[in-house]
Amino acid sequence: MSNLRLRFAPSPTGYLHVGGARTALFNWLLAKKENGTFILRIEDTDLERSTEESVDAILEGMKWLGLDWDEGPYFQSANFELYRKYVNQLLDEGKAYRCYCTTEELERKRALAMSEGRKPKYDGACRGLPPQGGDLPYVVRFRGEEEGATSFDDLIKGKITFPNEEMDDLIICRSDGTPTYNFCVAIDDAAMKITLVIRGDDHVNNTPRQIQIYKALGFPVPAFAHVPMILGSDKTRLSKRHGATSVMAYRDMGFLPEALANYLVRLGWSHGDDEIFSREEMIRKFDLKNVGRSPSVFSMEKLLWLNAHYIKTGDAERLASLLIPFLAERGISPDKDFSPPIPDIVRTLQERSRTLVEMADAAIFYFKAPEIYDEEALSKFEKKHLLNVYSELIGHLESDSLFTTVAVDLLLKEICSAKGWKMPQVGQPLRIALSGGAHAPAIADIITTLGIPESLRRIKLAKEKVSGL
RNA sequence: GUCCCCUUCGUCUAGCCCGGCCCAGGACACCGCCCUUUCACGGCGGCGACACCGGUUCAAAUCCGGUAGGGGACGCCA
Repeated sequence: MSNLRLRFAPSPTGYLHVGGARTALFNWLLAKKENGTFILRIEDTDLERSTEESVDAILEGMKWLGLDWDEGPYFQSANFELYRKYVNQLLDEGKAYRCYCTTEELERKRALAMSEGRKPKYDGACRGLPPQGGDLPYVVRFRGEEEGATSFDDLIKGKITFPNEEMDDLIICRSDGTPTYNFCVAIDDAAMKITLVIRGDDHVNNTPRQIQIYKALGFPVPAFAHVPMILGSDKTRLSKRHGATSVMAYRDMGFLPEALANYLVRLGWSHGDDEIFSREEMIRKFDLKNVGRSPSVFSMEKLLWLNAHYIKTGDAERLASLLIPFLAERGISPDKDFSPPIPDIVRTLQERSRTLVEMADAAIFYFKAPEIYDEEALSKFEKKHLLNVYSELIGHLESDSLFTTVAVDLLLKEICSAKGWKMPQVGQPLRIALSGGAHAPAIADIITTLGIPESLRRIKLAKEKVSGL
């Protein structure tokens, strides 16, 4: 185990979204690569908005993506005493002070400052005040430095410097006694001996404040790496407006976890011209050096392409088990209904499905013989020709033994040359009889997957229906 | 408004640190052709970008300055 200690610290106020998932992935990847420790910490200091369902949803999302953690999950809500202790320490040392300003007052001042074109920062009204007696409600503010600058070397963005005068005295403890985010992260990251903080871009502005807190408390300052955010197609922060943002929603849309992970790792990071990364390659090749500095737009199209790739190259048995819930959604239960082996079905559909949803839709005909036929497809042939083709095939299927796709293909070719038909003249009518439509896997695949008896039954059925037209 | 960050094809990006190999490479999408028993897969080809303006230099996507545009932060949220 190396000394590298990383953490992913989501707040449980919703599901795991793709942005968070990518941050988690980057942390996880680096931990694996450097043989470090990956810690999961739930930032639930906001008791109002944190929920248990969100915690479960986040854990579920991480597990689905295969991001396991070495320590945790830790909950900040379990550390309130520790934070309290440090608040008091800072108070005693004069590095923090009580502020008696009311929310309304503060809001008024902020609005005024904004309207006058000034920076809406706290004016330090209570900075010099001695502690007030009685039970006047108060918050505790960190006494920030007024002069100089605070800077750090971001591993992704390079050196970033903030003038100290830009930062106001932030609240570290609310009037109800609970600590706030910026204070807790610093304490926890220090307590957990985090050596590198990889997090979203939106935290850049918090970093100098946190650094000041580390220093005030005498803690070593970790290294930072801020990952640019993920945008929607209109280049604004990705949100539900742009479509699904929840990791689990992607599972439900039929995406494979390896596809999402592969997509996410390439969003903002690259390794030359490589596009496809196995888990191992990702771990081996990932590095912060090649993480870009600019935000990136989420592209469903590319995700779809990757998913298609993983479906195409995936193990049929595994895909079959993943497909079952999607079949169930379509009212198909392979145990009860007529069903060819699912892996066989999957094999015929792997090259033509981008998602498990598409695959499930395309698989329906295997379980249910068509009740209606695609009229447009059918109308391309004369009724007489259709009946001829069906009769011809029924004859052969009843007498020949055909166990392989090669044998079926051969039969079709023989029929063509014997009757003087072109391949499409035989293939299409047959496809319609077997699947109901014009879009389906190869005829030979359908017949061998369906089995001769079922194929025969469907062709006879089609012949009956067509002759009744 | 103030501060911080960002800017290569429509999108993800390579190249930028260490100027010439870049009249900029790959991928997704799109278009065309080929393959073909449908739909797909696949193969081949095409379209398409260094935000802008100056400077340095024999030479700039690469270095410097400025402008414009975009994003983020500015909360008793995280």
